[in-house]
Amino acid sequence: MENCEFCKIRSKAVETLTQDEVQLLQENCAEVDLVADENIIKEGSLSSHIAYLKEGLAKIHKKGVKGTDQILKIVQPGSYIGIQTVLTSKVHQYSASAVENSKVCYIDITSFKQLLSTNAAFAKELVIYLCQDELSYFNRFVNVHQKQLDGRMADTLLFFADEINKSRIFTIPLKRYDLAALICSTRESVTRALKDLSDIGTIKVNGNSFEILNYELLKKISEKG
DNA sequence: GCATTAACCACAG
DNA sequence: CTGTGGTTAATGC
Repeated sequence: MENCEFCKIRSKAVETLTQDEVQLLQENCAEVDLVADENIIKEGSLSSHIAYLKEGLAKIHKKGVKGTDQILKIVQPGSYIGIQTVLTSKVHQYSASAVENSKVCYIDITSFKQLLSTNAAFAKELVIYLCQDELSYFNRFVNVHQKQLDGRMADTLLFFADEINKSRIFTIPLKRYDLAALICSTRESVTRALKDLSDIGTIKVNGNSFEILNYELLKKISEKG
């Protein structure tokens, strides 16, 4: 199982590695099974490793001023977690936790740095990865700040339907208060937004199970904010 | 002023 | 933990 060479979900960056380099990676990484709610990395703790999400789903979150966490994003398999601090800080600047049972590979930071400095193609792929990541934050920033609640709720429903589950019937493994932390709102408002959306017939809600009944309308609400 | 939006609070299941 | 109702502050006609 801990075989980088035959890993089914190798990143584009790892694809660029030579046989020897893959060997180096393999010797310095460990695969770990996590159950829902377990920490992957913790804000403020030593960043001796970076994580690569292999299976499952995770949330990236950061302490806010009021003590409550803000969820920055939900990440899928194939995501690197904690690379932002590789070259600078020795301490993680944010936390990540599994929101469902997941598999994570922890890669020793020293070997990772070594690969970065010896293999330009590897470094380039990571720059591309980080740029895409940043662009997604730009989008989210604008969306979260300019859209009203129902629009933001519609956004995340579409995200889970289209990008995570690729189905109009899906579940969201987050509590209401987590959804609130994700769309910058409160749990009460999340409840009401979901109620609004189901009252007008766009979605059907049953606990954490959702079904999109009127995709076009939901899309419109998401776009108009 | 009046309406809308969403947070905050309290309480119940 | 979640849903609901009342209250309240901010913002926009």
